[in-house]
Amino acid sequence: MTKGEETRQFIIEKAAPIFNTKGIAATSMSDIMEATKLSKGSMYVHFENKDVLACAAVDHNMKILSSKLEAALRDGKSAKEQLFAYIDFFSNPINPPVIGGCPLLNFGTEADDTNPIVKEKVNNAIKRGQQLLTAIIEKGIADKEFIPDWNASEFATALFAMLEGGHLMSRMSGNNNNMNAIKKTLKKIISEKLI
Amino acid sequence: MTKGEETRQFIIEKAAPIFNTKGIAATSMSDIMEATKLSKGSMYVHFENKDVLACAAVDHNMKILSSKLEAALRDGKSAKEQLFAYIDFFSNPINPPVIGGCPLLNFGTEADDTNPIVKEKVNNAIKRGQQLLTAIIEKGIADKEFIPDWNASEFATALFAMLEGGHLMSRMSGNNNNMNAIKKTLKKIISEKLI
DNA sequence: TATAAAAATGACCGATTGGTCATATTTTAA
DNA sequence: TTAAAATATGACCAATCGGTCATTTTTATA
Repeated sequence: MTKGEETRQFIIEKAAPIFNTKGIAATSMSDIMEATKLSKGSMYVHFENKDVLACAAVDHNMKILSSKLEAALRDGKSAKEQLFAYIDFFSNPINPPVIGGCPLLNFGTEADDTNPIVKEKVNNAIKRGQQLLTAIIEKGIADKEFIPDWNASEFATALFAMLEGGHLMSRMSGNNNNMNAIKKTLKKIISEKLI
Repeated sequence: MTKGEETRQFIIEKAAPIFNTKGIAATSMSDIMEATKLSKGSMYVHFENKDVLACAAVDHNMKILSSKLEAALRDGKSAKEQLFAYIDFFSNPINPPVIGGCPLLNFGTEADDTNPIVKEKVNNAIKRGQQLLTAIIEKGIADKEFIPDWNASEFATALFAMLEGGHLMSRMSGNNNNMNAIKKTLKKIISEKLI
C-alpha cells in the first residue's frame, strides 16, 4: 500500500463512525479534519468532494457489518444454529457491532428522498441480507431440518424487518427490552419449524 | 385563533413535510421561507430558533399520523379487524399516510445520537403505538376472540418492529413487495390465534 | 543521491447557515 | 377612530460550509 492509499484508508476509517452517528448532511469536512488531524487540502487530495468521501464511509460501515456478521455465522453448523447466530448478532442495538448503530437504518432513512446513490447501496445490502437468510432457510429445508412448506423468502423478509424495527425501538428506548422480545418471538417461530 | 396563531400553524404545516423528507439538519430556514413565502424575520417572531420549529414540525407529523391511524381503526369492530386495519394502514410505504414516510423512522434515526428531545418524542410515540396494539390484542383475548395464552405485549412489539423494518425495506427498493410479504406473514400469525 | 511525482499544508474563496434588529405595516381593542 | 401592540419586512451579522490552489514537504524511483 502506497502512502496515499494508506492515508485514504485512514481517513475512511476515521470518517465512517462520524458519518454513521451524525448523518451525512450533518457531518462537515472539518469534523473529519479534526478526527484525522489532517489539513483540508489533504482531504481533497484523496477525495474529490464530500459526497465521494461519504460514499466511501457508507461502504466501509457496511463492510464492517458484513464481515463481523460473517464471522458470527461461521461457527453455526445447522441452519437453525445459523439463524439463531444471525439473530443474536443483531440483538444488542445498545452496543451494536458498528459504531453509531445499523448503517442500513441510518443511511437508508437519510438517503431515502435525498441521495439515490447511497439509497441504492442500502437497497443492495438489504437484498444481500435477505438472500443470505433465504439461502440458510432453504438449506435447512433441503437438509430435512425444517418442515418443507415453510416460505423461506417470506420469513427472511419478516426476520430482517423485525430486526431493523427492533433496532430502532431499542435505540429509542435506550435498552434492549424490545429487541429481547423480538429475539424470543423469532426463535420461537423458527423452533416451531424444526422437524 | 389570532393572526399570530394562524401564521404559526401555517408555518408548521408547510415546514412539517420538508423536515420529514429532508431531515432536520438538512432543512434550512430558507427552505421554510420559500415554502411559506414569508420573510425570515417573520419566522423568528413565531419560533425562537430552528430547533423549536423543528420540534413543532416533528409533533405535527406525528399528530397527522396518529389521527389518520385513529380514523383507520375506527371502523374495525373485532380485535382481529382492528389489527388488520392497523397493518393495512402502514402497508403502503411507497404512498405513505404522512409525506416523507414514517416520521418515527425518519426523525428517530436522525435524532438517535444527536437530538435527545426529538429522540424522546419518538420513543414516546413508539410506546403509545405498542401499547395501543397490546390493548387491542388483550381485548381480543378477553372477548374470547383470540386464544388466551397469546403474549399480547410481545407480539405487539414484533408487529410494530416488522412494520417499521418493512417500511425501510420497501422505501429502499421502491416497491411494496417486502411490505406485502410482511403483511401476509402478520395476518397469518394473527389468524392462527383466532379461536 | 538526485529528481520528479505525490502528498500535505493552510490561507483564501464565494455561498449559505442560523439569527438579529430597526423599521414599516397590520391587527386588535378601547 | 385611534393608539398601542402584534406582526411582517429585509438588510445585515458573524460563523461555517464545501471547495480551491500556490507553495512546501515528503515519498518513491532511477
